[in-house]
Amino acid sequence: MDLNDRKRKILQAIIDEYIGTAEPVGSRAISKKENLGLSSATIRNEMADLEEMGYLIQPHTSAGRIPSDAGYRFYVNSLMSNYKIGMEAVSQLRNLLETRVSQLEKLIKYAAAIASSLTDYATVAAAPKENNSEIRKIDLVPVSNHTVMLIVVTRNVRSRAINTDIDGESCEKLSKLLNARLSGLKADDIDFAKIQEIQRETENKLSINPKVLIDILHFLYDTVTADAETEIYVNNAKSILRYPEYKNVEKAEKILSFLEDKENLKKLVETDGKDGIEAKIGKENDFEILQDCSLVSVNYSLGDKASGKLAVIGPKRMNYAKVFASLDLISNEIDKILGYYMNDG
Amino acid sequence: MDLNDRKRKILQAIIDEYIGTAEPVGSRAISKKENLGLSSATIRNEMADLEEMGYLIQPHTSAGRIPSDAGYRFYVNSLMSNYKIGMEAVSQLRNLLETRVSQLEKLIKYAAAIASSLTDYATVAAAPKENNSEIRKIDLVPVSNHTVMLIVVTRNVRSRAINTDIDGESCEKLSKLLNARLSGLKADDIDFAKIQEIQRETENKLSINPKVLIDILHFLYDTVTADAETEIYVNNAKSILRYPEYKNVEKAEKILSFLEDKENLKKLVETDGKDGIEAKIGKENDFEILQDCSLVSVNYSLGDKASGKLAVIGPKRMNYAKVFASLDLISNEIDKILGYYMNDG
DNA sequence: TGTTAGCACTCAATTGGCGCGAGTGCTAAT
DNA sequence: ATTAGCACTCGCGCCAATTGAGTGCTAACA
Repeated sequence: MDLNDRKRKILQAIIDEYIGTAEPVGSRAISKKENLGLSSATIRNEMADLEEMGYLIQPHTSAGRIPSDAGYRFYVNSLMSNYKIGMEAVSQLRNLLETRVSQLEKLIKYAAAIASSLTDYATVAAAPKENNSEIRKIDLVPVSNHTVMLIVVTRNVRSRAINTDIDGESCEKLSKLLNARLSGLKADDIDFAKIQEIQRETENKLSINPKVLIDILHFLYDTVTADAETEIYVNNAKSILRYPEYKNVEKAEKILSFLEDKENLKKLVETDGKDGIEAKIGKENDFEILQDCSLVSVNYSLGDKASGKLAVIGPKRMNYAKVFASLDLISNEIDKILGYYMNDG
Repeated sequence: MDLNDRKRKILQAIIDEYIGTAEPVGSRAISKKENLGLSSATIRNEMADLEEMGYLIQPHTSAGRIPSDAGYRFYVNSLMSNYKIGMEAVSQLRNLLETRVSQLEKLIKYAAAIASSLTDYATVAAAPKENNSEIRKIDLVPVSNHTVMLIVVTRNVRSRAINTDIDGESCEKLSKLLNARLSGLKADDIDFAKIQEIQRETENKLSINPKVLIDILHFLYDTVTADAETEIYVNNAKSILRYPEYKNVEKAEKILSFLEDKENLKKLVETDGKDGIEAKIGKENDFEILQDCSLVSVNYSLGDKASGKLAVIGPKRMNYAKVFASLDLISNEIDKILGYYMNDG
């Protein structure tokens, strides 16, 4: 499967050209590039070879060639050149991310936005998923006549308004009791039996309407044990429409539908173990609808504490070099920041 | 500007037909509708009149007619029939909204999703904007070595991670002091002088590293006074692609760009005073890009406490009756729920 | 033996002519 | 006041002819 140097150069030239123009590339166009002084006839022979080897495809007899999935794969693995991101962009990015770190979810949201503006492709990102982190504090704060706010602090803050009647004093007592029982535990340590135990204990010690108590404990259980609802951020989906391969409106609509459906996207950004940047080209994608696209993604994670994924979706003829460079830069920045935040000492 | 009964019926029939088919409507098509037993020739005369009066437009000589903006406006004001939403849909909606009320922002998010699924047009919604509500509680909870979580409870919960070194005990003391000074106040009552006052006081009473203290107070000030970042929810933007008027991909891309740009959308859903459902048809829209669309919106609000807007965006030939009915239903449900929640007694 | 000029061939895309049909406005009859 | 009838308009789809980009193959060349 290895190619001699000339074939590699020709394949690279073809793919570079095709990435730029989206038009099938002819032998004449390549022979004009002076860096390899070969006639179009020679190129034609080589192209025929490359086609036979599976790296190129000829849409029809009198057209030029376009890369096959295998061609792109070879390009990504061994041909593409390095892309240098401008220093101004780099420092802009650093500033932007550093001023936005006050909430981790926001960090990823901005990182995804930056990835999409650097590359001008669509991006999908999942906020870091907390795995079973420790409960630091539980609080109940009345906010209006019939409403009390339940607040659970782990590494994040989750809150939930509960529509029920309870007076301020009872709130305070109940919070204290809940903190005594639950803070320091991890979500996995809490099961329904534990909640019922607390319920019985509370009924003895405090005089709270049992119905109200059950309500609150029920919500508490939900809030603590619920998998953090994975927030998904999509940027620049519309960029899909810019590529000639999606002038076909129905195809475009299908992809846009896909990019609006959080359920699919969750699967898409489910983190597998892999580290580093990974590309899925065309048919390599698990989702049929993406089989004319490429998806380049990077996992960011910190041990078993939090993890997530940031993915760029574009046409197969995307500017891989630029996308790889951008994701590399961004994921390094994220890891730096997460590293500092997540450090429990 | 008033039309006789026959003209009204004809105009209504034309617009109804056009809304369904998106094709220019000819006289023959109308004359076939049995409810007015008129020949196509008669219809033709009436159509010529309606065109002269500005309600209809003839794209070219040998085509039928399509409604003008004025035609749609007349239709919306006085012609369109009532639309009945099925009972199952209504009760589904009620269930969905009622189980989702735990956070107000979520309520609107779901309401917008429902509006979009009922009508199958794009929707834009802004979460209710709190106006200057009372601070109920402030808390500082350490969550990792270098990080403390600042939590401010008003009618909502705002939280923010602060990357600074402070021990648990100091946290607790500082929280107590902050609550003593600030809870019960409204955001507008807090200015920078007040914060500085607290800073001086704290420096005397507590032994906290001044740099850390300044950091925390600074973030607190930001968090309390910052306008709640208006969350904007967009649903079903892709539906734009379904309408023949947007088969032109560039036009579609422009609209989708618009619907991805939060800044524009904020302006779009800025609440003006008006109550009830409002339609902006074609050129009536302030944004040039929407001049081939209609936007039907409803404000929900509760006195001066919170307000927001939910808007449906579709082609000018949208099913106004259905959209009006859906928004009416949804806004009633929202008002009911908000009314209960916001009740301070 | 590898390279290249030349040529015949293929096929998508463009162009222009033609006819169809939906729809109109006008006129004259009812 | 309504309508049947007719001439006219004009967008659209169809078809054939033309164009041109690109190929594969062959024979000549270094």
